[in-house]
Amino acid sequence: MSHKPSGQTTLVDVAERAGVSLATASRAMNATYGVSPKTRERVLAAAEDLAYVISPEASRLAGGQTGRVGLVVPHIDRWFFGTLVAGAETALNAAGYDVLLFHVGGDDDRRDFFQRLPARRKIDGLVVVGFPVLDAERTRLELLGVSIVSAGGQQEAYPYACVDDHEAGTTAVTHLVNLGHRRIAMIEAVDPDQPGWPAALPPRSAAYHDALGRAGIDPRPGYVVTVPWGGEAGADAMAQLLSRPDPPTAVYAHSDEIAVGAMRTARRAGLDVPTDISVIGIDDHPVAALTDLTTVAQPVREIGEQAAATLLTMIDGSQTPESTTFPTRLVVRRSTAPPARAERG
Amino acid sequence: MSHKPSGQTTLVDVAERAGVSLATASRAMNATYGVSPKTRERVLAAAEDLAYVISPEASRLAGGQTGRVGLVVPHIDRWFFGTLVAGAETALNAAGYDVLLFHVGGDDDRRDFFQRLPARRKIDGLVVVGFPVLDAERTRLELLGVSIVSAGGQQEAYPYACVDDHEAGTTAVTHLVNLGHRRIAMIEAVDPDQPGWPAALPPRSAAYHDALGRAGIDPRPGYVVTVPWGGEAGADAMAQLLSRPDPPTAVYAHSDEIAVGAMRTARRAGLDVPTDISVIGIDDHPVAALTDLTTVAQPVREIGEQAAATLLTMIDGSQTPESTTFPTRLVVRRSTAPPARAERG
DNA sequence: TCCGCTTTCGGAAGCGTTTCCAATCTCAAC
DNA sequence: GTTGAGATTGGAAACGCTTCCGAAAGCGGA
Repeated sequence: MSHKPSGQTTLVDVAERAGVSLATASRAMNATYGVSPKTRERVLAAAEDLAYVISPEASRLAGGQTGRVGLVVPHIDRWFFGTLVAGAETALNAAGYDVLLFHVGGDDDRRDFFQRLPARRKIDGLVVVGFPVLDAERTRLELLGVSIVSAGGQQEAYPYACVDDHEAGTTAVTHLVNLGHRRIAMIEAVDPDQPGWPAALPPRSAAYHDALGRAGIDPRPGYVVTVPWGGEAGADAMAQLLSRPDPPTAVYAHSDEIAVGAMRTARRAGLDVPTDISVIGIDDHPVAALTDLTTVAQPVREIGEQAAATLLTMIDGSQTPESTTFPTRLVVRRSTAPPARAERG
Repeated sequence: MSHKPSGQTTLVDVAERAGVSLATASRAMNATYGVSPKTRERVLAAAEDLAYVISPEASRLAGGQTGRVGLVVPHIDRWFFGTLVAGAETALNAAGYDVLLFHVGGDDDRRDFFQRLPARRKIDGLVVVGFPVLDAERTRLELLGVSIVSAGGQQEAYPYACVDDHEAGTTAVTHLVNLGHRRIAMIEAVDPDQPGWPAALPPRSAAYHDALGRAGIDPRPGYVVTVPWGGEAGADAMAQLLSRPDPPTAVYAHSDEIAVGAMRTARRAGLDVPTDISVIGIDDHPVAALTDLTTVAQPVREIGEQAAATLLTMIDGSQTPESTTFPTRLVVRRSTAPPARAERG
């Protein structure tokens, strides 16, 4: 017995009005096959007249799929994630899927998400946005029993869409090297909320060491400072770097936010960017353009779209999913320049 | 007949294992009432053993509510919206609701959203994030038949959570006036994607005129420039302002992004901020801290949380919903200062 | 005109819950 | 030892849809 009668018009009403059976009405609304065009039209018209809206719950109960895809995101309030989500949402929406958002900001949220698995039985697929999944978490995710893709981070465990972080880092550092810098420091970011990062971000760090090595530049102790993600931390890191007896002439930051923070510190210290010190970031965050920051751009929105597209092919099982790696692009602005003469060599 | 048998364990299995009827099992899983504690425990244990997960579809079909709340957001990739969403998501999640994300970036998306109403029958409530709803759209929204709240924008049509934009603007402009400025310009933002803005943002603009009037400062022609939302536009606007014969000594921007763009233009033009020209924004976007921008902060995250909380009270119908207006706060940094002597008066 | 094949359609089962209602049980008070 | 009120339980209908299966209808060819 219905207890909260929806009062909505149901498919039965539509069928009745169209003078057909419930079964036929259903077929007419969905498949194009098994119903005569004439009948189909009649049903559609009836549905239109009655402003009929299918009940997803009932449809799904009977049918199987949920028509929903989950997006797990840490820090939806950050540009990178928001943009990725926007891209994914667009693609998913176009394919008729609804998007269920799971925000796993802090450590607790995250643990809770993987432990409780609130997404269970609610989605047909999952996009893990921008963070590496630990092995233990992966095991839990299997319980969802749905396809999974990773967006914005290489992740061998799942098909992915992302950029090559090592390449991006190499581009950045090499730009500095080509400009003539030899005293190049790195501000390395870790996300304290992401247990996986420390082990997973290295590409951006490895690129630094590799590029310097290739250029025949010996690593200087103290030239790598590790900070939690964020602009303020970048500012602090720069302060540390500048207080050295041999301050760098160029700084490679793992992200634009960090780089902008670093520039603030440099300026407050009376240094001119890029005359006295060059700074380069990664991402091409909108703030980079506004602060004339040279950076390595990655097509975040497209990554999101591609991740969604990949997931869709997995869901309908038509093709074997393929991971995609997008190219990055050096965007030279006004935060990098050759080192001052005195500093060279 | 089931065609895609889920293979999942159902409540029937649980009931069987616990040695009770389906009805009792259901009661045990939900209400605390109508089942003996002993039985209840047995059922819970059985569920645990079988790793049972309720089927939301079935539950909702039979029960009524969907357990989902929709979030309609333009520009999820922008800090303001992302942060608001993060706040709302947190509150909703805590209350056991899932979040369905609807991204209505462009004009097309928006029209589509209100026309097709993809949220129909999928949610128990809706949060409209950060944009005014047109009358025609409001009519459509009624078809959803669910509670609606507005977050981040006063909107008499629905209960809301936001700040008083007029007050925020007043705070900003008054700060400039108190510093001694008389040649104060405004960069006014409109969102080309939001048909409602032009008519709805005025509080931030009205505040400018009111505050100047109160200070006995006559409006100068050309001191108000209107641009589409965004940093680059802010930069252009500033260029326009600086090319005047009587350039302003202070600029009030509708948002921090615009303000940052404006500062870039000023600096490129060889002006020092704040010595030569003061700039103030609104929002306290993270970039403001990184660029030493003075601004008027609004508690975006809390607004999101409050909006969600309000919606929840509407959904359970326990209380009459109350709108909330949050206070704003002047954050003085290094982009504002008294005008240079020569410019005064 | 009749046959057999294809297409279109209707009946009905089943998806996994919730809740109504009535049956059963418990237990204290008579 | 009864009786009745209240607590606990089970049976069964209903939620709105999809799809299986077989019946009816339409069609060309012999």
